[in-house]
Amino acid sequence: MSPRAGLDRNKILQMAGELADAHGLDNLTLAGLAKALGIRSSSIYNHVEGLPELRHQLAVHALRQLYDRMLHAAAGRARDEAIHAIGRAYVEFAREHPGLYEAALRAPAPGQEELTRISEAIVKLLTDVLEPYGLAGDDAIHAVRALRSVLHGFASLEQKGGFGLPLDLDETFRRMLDIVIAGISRSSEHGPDQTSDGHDEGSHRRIRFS
Amino acid sequence: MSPRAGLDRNKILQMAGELADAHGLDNLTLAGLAKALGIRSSSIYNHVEGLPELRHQLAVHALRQLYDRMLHAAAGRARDEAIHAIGRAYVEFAREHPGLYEAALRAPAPGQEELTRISEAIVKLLTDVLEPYGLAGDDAIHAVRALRSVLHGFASLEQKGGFGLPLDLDETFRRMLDIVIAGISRSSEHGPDQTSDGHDEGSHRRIRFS
DNA sequence: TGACAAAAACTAATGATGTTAGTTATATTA
DNA sequence: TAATATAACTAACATCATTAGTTTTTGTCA
Repeated sequence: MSPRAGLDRNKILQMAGELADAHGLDNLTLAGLAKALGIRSSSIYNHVEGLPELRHQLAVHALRQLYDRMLHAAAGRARDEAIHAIGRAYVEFAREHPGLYEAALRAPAPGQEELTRISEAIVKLLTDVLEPYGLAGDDAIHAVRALRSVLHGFASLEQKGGFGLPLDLDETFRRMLDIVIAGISRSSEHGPDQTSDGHDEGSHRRIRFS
Repeated sequence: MSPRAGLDRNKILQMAGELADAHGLDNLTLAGLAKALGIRSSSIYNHVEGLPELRHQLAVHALRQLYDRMLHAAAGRARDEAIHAIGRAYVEFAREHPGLYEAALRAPAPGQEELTRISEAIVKLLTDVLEPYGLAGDDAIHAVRALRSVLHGFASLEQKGGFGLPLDLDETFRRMLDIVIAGISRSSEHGPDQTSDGHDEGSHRRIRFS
């Protein structure tokens, strides 16, 4: 029946992602994955080191997709519009791929550079989008953290069924983003402008891992 | 050595919580728990139905503690001060008890009334604290959702080590709360006052599971 | 005080899973 | 076509959750 299934790491991650989305990341097992792929579970070790490694690879796979979606959403937009588009992309990804989102946001083991790198790219994207608001130094970092907290908090609670009432969740999300945007604008208006000087294109654009 | 260890459900949950805090909820096993308690793992079934039930009980245990902390923090305070106190209590609990917090926030299986009840109590607490801001109907629900998103998003990201920079996290958290408070105040000032009428003590105080 | 009943611990066994070691079969390529 | 790399396999083991049945302890009541 299957003396060579023709699998590779990508097909395995693909199927693993589908299973995680369908049944939850916690229910993703090598045994179940192997069955879905039509092979024996020990054969998976030809492509992936083991279950922890599979979950790590899945996290990278997922975070990359999430970043891509945010990046595309931000293309050609600026300011409030860009933030809303990124936010929409974020929650849509979490809704469509609950298992992948869960994998992406699980605590990364120390020394997983790949995940760190993508995380930093996401932070840089948010930092760039916030730049027109004229935030300086620490203010920018605080703002990016706030944005990330709101995105993850909402997506995570929604995924867990934490919001019980039928009231429109998209409306909640839009308002929440508007609140954060208003707060950011306010703080950039009369806060002390500590560090930035208008045309330092090089240094103030360095990646910040908020 | 131990023909009667003198255990009960509470002592078991206590130890389970300590293990979860120390090694992560995912690494909490019946085998490890039994070893820590000095009994055989099958003996745990005299007190708890099995691993899923243990995790559920732990979630209830944890959410109850979290609620208590929030409640005590809110006592004797109002408005901004109350919100900051509740927020502080929330993140402190997540920091001190990462395993318990994780357990409390895991997706509840359908039909787990106990968890739902405590969740509703938390929502009611937040609703009450937001009441002085004069939010009406849907506005109040959106506001509570925003607050919960911020609390959980921040606590969760911090727990996962999602914030890389050394910049003071407490400062970030304070600012974030101020932003949300400002947004809530703003929306209550000129938003359409749809439903509430000043002295309907009964109906507008009913529990809302936001 | 002493027997009985409830329950808390135990032993033993089973099935699922992750993992490793060693084997076979297939595809690629020299 | 022969040789090599590799993708799959079988077999085996450790760990874990779980169930069934047994022993032991504790508390209660005659």
